Amino acid sequence: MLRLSTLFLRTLRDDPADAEVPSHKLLVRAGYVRRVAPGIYSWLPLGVIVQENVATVVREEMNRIGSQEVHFPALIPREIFEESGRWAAYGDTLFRLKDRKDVDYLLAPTHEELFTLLVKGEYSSYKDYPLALYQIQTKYRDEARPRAGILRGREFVMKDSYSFDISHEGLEKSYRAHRDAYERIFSRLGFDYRIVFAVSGAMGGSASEEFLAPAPSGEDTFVQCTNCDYAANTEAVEIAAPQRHDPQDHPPQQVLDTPDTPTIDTLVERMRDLGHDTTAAATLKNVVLRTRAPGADAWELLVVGVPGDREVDLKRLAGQLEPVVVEQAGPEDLATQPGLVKGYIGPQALADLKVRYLVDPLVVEGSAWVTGANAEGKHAADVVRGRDFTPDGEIGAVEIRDGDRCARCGSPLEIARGIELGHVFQLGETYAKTFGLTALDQNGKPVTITMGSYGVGVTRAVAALAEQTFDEKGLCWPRIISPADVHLVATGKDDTVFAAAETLAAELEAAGVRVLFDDRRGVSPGVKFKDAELIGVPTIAIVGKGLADGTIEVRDRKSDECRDVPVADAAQAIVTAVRD
RNA sequence: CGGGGAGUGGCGCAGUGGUAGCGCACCAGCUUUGGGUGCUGGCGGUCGGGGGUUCGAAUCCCCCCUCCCCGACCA
Repeated sequence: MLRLSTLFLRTLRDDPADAEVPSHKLLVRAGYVRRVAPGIYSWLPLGVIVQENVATVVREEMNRIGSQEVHFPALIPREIFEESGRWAAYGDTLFRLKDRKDVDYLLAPTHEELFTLLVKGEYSSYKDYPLALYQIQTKYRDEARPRAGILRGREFVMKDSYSFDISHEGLEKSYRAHRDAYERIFSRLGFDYRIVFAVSGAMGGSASEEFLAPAPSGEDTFVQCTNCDYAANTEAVEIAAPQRHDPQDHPPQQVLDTPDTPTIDTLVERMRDLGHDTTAAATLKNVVLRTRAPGADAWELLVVGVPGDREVDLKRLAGQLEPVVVEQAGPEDLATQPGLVKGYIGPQALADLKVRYLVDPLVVEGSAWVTGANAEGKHAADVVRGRDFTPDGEIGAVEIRDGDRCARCGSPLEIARGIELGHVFQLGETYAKTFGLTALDQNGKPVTITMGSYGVGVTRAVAALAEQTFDEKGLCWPRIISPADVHLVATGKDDTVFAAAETLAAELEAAGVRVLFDDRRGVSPGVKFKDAELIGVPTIAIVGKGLADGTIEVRDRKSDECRDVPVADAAQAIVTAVRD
């Protein structure tokens, strides 16, 4: 039983000045956490309990799919990250330190290396697999800008797990098992969440999905269909392309004099003057970028074609091209290819110039465009894909807009913000290859192990749940992670009130109900009620005024519904409420 | 790294040159006991740091540091 008379807790009336998002304000005000340094927090007793409750659910579901708990150090010698290349690759985000002998160490931001090495040291036969391991551990990332309190810290607790399989089919199965486990975890924790497609990124895996909790304070932007269950983050999203046409179904292309029209706006205006009813959406904008493959030292030009009313989303491109680096081309890059006339670039000439050309899927086969004619002051109309030019490929390049159409069902998409709760990810052989994690197969031949990587932010889940459940009065926890089942308030100066409350508390505890008992003497009722609401335990029971009539009040924190229950029935009524 | 804002008791804030104050919290007493009760008296601060101007600096000048927000970044 937690007693407020002795609990290490001090609630605050005012929001902390440095807090912006609701979870941060409330977790501080209600005495769950205190800030120590940017992105670094201390957890007070109530916070520890809530965090532990989240961890318990995560453990149960990991164990249920046969994953086994291990624990790695956070302090790791440089060599291990040197071997994976991440001592250099991680950059400033890695916390680095030295021991007394001047040897380099790091505080682990994640543990792929250690999981891989551990398994390598123990297992060597195909008979040992499949295997799944996990840990719940503190991670360290020197974020450029920690923000939003607990939501993005430099020190945070994460459950990370890895699956090890000898075949891709095995990996698929392991991935599925983790995905299912994550669905159970987030459902049980009481989240409203979405599973969104993500890009697989640098690790070269084939599947990657994120679990996002929609919240205005979320820092991830994602796209969801207003009709079907399609959702993707903005880097991975696909949108419906327009109908294809027969490329021959258009008048022949014609070159037009369009002096001083290097931008889409000036071009549209000029076309109007020429008597054409051209909109920006009917023009084809060709943006010059440059790419560099990993290990290469030279940049290569890449031109991307998008409708003129759209911007190119570099982040989205980068996500798809990774590990190839992409950025805006500068004047010096353009200078290497005199055939590209700035402001008047058209795809008609790119093949001859041997410049790689990709189009957004919105530029469908058979579509006709007004675009550059590759000469100063010249544009061309009725330039048709499949007739007048053929791109080297398609890539989702345009900035997604609210109202774009779902690729699956054609309904409008909407853009929303979310908090990334978890990530499931087919890592593949990357780390197994780096560290030589293999197993002998039935024929005695070594096969490389294929891995999956799965993460849940435990401390972040606490804050995210606060974000999704708080109200104007304070926190409002789902029962499963609440620091207690019932917040029992004794109010009044009469000893009989406190005696009755003590009895009730003991009965509840005997019935297995977790009780937070406000047994403070000399604290006014208003203060106790406000504290109870701020702390956010789902059921509040009040022993006070009603005791004279032989009743105890039982109140639901969320709905505010309340009823008076005879003292004799109170324990049973609360047990029932709590077991709902 | 770019832009904006801010550093004054534990927390939230006021204080434009005269030697630091209010609210919350905390301690003592009285009061009050169903919505942060009221009154009285207390504890607690080298005003982010350094230098300068001045008889005198939280306040003016210079340099530095830190924090918050937006953006960039975030396997």
